[in-house]
Amino acid sequence: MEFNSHTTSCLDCRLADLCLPYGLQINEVRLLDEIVKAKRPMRTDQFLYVQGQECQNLYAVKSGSFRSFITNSEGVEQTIGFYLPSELMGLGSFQHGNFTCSTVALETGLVCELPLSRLNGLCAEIPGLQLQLMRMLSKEIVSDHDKIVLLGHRSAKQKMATFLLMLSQRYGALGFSDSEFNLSMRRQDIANFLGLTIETVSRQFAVLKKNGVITLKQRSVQINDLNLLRLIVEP
Amino acid sequence: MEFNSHTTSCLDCRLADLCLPYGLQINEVRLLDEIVKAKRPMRTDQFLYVQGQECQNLYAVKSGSFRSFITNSEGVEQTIGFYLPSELMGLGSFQHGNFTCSTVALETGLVCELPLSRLNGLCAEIPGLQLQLMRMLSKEIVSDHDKIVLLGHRSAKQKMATFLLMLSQRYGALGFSDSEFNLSMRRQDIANFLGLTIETVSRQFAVLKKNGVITLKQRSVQINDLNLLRLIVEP
DNA sequence: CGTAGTTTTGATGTCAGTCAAAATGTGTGG
DNA sequence: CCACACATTTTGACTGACATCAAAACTACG
Repeated sequence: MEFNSHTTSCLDCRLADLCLPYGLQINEVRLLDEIVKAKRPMRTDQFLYVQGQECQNLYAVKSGSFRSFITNSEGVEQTIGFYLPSELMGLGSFQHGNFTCSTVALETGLVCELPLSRLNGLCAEIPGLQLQLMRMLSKEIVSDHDKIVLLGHRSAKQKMATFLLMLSQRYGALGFSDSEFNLSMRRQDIANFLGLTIETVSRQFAVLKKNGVITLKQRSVQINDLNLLRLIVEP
Repeated sequence: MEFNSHTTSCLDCRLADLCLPYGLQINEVRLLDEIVKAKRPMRTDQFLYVQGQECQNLYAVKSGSFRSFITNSEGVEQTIGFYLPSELMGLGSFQHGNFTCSTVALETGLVCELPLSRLNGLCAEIPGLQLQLMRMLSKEIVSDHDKIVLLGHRSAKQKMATFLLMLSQRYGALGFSDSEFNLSMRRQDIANFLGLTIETVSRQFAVLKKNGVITLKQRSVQINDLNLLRLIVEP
């Protein structure tokens, strides 16, 4: 999941076309790269930011994966989503300037820090950047809508199938295999995200294995029949 | 729910501070108002836009209320949310230029049409407008996250209480009563939104009535004890 | 007043949650 | 490298909340 070394810039990042630089001219990308403060290294279970904290940066995933969750007043967590390379984190904090969820690393990885103070100014200078940032906010909205559909009215089996298909599609878009990947999150995280219990997640995985739809060993999944998985979601 | 006549501009719209004009100077609001194409009147069950359609405008609710939903390949609908005055609709369509959901009027009302072609140009000219548009996109993201929490792992009773509290809070923010309002959506819409059946919605309403938490007659709700409602959500 | 649509109420069934325990995996220090 | 402790995952038996099916009550509108 490591794309570039610690020192590479937006100019030669292979994720550029999926990230903020998309559609910009080279000199514009250079300006953007100048404000990217650091490629911060993250280790497993390390917090990138905590709900309520003042938000001074947006974050882009360079490598690794992350989990975002909301904690209610009783301390109960609800996982909001998982972030993969090229995706922006913290987009819900524009509204009031504070993070509305917490985000934690699921494995070692790198994030690009984008200081909001400088990003806003740059957007005014580069219309293409403003447009692309809006596209990425819009993408987050569409993705959240998909999650609402996912949680709305589906059986445990359908939720599990949809979850695997969502990951498959996103890994595919990144240029990885869409049929073979590692689950960087624990069963507990999957269950919490889908509104299920770990027992149900485990049982549904067992059924999918038994039917030959997937091969699963620990955290490595192989999807043997993508169409069968799609058929579970929409029969 | 009717705030202004058909002809009023952003300059004297009482929703201005909750909508795009927030934070702008008077001459900037004037520029924004010039690009607002029309205050389109809508009647009950009329579609504002349909999923898949090319998106050429954003829409702001001036009066009335709306329901957005996603239709899957089998024609099954999932309601994504309800929109009240001052809220922007169609924000998920920036990404690819097409509407990602359909939106229909729940009652007669008015919407302000914002042509994307001219809005983008104006954002480049007015940094405050760009910022406010981003804030509103961010607000939609936060609101969607709340919906994910709502659907994630809650009982029917908790979902119903949360639903009422969400409406209460939004009506309150608009300057209306937060304890007495009309449900512009049918039971069917509430059920579909919450991932429940109409029977369960009806039964849960009955329980809340019996406990004296709410008074309900047709579509008019009165919340007798807001704290009790909050206690149902977080005991 | 009658018909169609919506909402409420009742009886029954089922899927996923809960509780409990076994199995497997992970890490640490001797 | 093994032994032990601890965390995570899997499996099993039972329970309960919500869905489903069915019908009655209410509402709206011509």
